[in-house]
Amino acid sequence: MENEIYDPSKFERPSVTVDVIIFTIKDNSLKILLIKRGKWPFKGYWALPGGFVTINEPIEMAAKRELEEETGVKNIYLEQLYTFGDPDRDPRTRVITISYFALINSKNINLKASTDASDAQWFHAHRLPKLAFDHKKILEYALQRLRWKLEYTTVGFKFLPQKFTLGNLQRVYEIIFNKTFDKRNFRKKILSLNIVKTTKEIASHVPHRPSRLYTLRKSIGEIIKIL
Amino acid sequence: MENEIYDPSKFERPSVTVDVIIFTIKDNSLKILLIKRGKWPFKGYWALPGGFVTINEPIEMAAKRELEEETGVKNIYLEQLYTFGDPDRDPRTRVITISYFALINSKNINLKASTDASDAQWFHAHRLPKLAFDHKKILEYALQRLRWKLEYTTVGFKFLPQKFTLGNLQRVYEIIFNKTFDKRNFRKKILSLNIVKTTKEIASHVPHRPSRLYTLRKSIGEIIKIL
DNA sequence: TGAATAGTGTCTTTCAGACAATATGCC
DNA sequence: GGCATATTGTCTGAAAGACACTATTCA
Repeated sequence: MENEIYDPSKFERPSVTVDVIIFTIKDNSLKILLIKRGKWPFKGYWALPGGFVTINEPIEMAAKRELEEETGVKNIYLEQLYTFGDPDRDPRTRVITISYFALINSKNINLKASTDASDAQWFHAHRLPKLAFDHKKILEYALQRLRWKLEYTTVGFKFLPQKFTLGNLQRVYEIIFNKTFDKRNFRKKILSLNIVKTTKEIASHVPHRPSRLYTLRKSIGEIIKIL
Repeated sequence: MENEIYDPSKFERPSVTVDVIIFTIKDNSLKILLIKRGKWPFKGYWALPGGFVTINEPIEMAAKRELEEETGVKNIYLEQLYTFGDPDRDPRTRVITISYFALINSKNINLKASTDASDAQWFHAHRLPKLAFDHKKILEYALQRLRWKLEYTTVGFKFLPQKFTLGNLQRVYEIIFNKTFDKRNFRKKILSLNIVKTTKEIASHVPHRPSRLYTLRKSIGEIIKIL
């Protein structure tokens, strides 16, 4: 590139797509949104939502577009994951895909807004059907990254509403790490990190003692050891 | 992508390149290899080594190719960093670039093997000239990642020869974090992590008391808190 | 009053960090 | 013997982890 006169027609170009791994927590488990393919290749298989990056569109905007089409929601946490580009990952042509992952509070989702329910479905993150393309590999990478991010940043709070209880938060961590934490130690740690602010509100209409509500204080990007 | 009949000619495709940030440690500082551009755009500016991903080539292979062309060395540690694709980052056409970073022991480098020395030069990582394209942004991202990787993995050992002293290792960390560590605490930590193996060899022909040599025990990818 | 979760404190162990004196090979 | 780096241990403070009982709301 550096030492040649540039002539775009000289090079056959790959296609570029984005694929989005949309995580949420629902029914006490980590869920991933998949779309059933209606066409060749991998017709009938489940796949990550994705699509082409158009010629004048920032990559992240393409990912956002897919995300909004499938969930009906804007302003979702979105982060670039990794770029996969094995020459034979798509039987149609050379396709390089830039993967993103998104975290969303399931209360906010409005699936029907855009997609026929039979085509889009939430799957338990650890009980997935056969996936199209190399999407299994992409998902495994995303799961690794998700665990790391929960351990070292506050992105895990994206699974929660703006006001949440420490019990809610602990459940998020327990689901994703698939183990239990001691309630006293968990609270001690979260409170000592100074990442949450107590509100004056108390949850109500729960069939047990209600809990105080908290909000997140820290900014989301920051690296801060949580666990 | 999922719901349309595929017709490659329907979409105007971006060009896809790789750019490689090659780090080494030389003369007690962290260095980055840059190439002087001889053509428009950014003629005369310094830029990261990079080039097009050809149509049947795995992305990482393109990065390896650039790396070997510039350093004359194979089997260098190489890791995908991030994909940059702002529509106007290259004035010629839409170019999406997948960046990689490489760590290499400076003893292994053979710059002259491939490139005219006036075109390729090592720069102090914190005293860079004006860079072409968005390469400054890419480099800043790479520096962040490098620091993180040294803190949480054993990639830092890639700056060292296979057999090294604990003093060598400490110097790598001191250069990249730009601070000094207590020698006793540093050794205590490295040895307690069980990531190095002592050899029976002793460095020799140094103008002071020679040190025992160590080799790395752990695999490189693994996440393990070092500092 | 029973069900279900909220809320709270202490002890022990482990790890991080501060700190300085002696040893050795080479010239 | 002088130079330059190697090698080694203790103490202190902070944080992690184990552990169990009482409180509160609602049905």
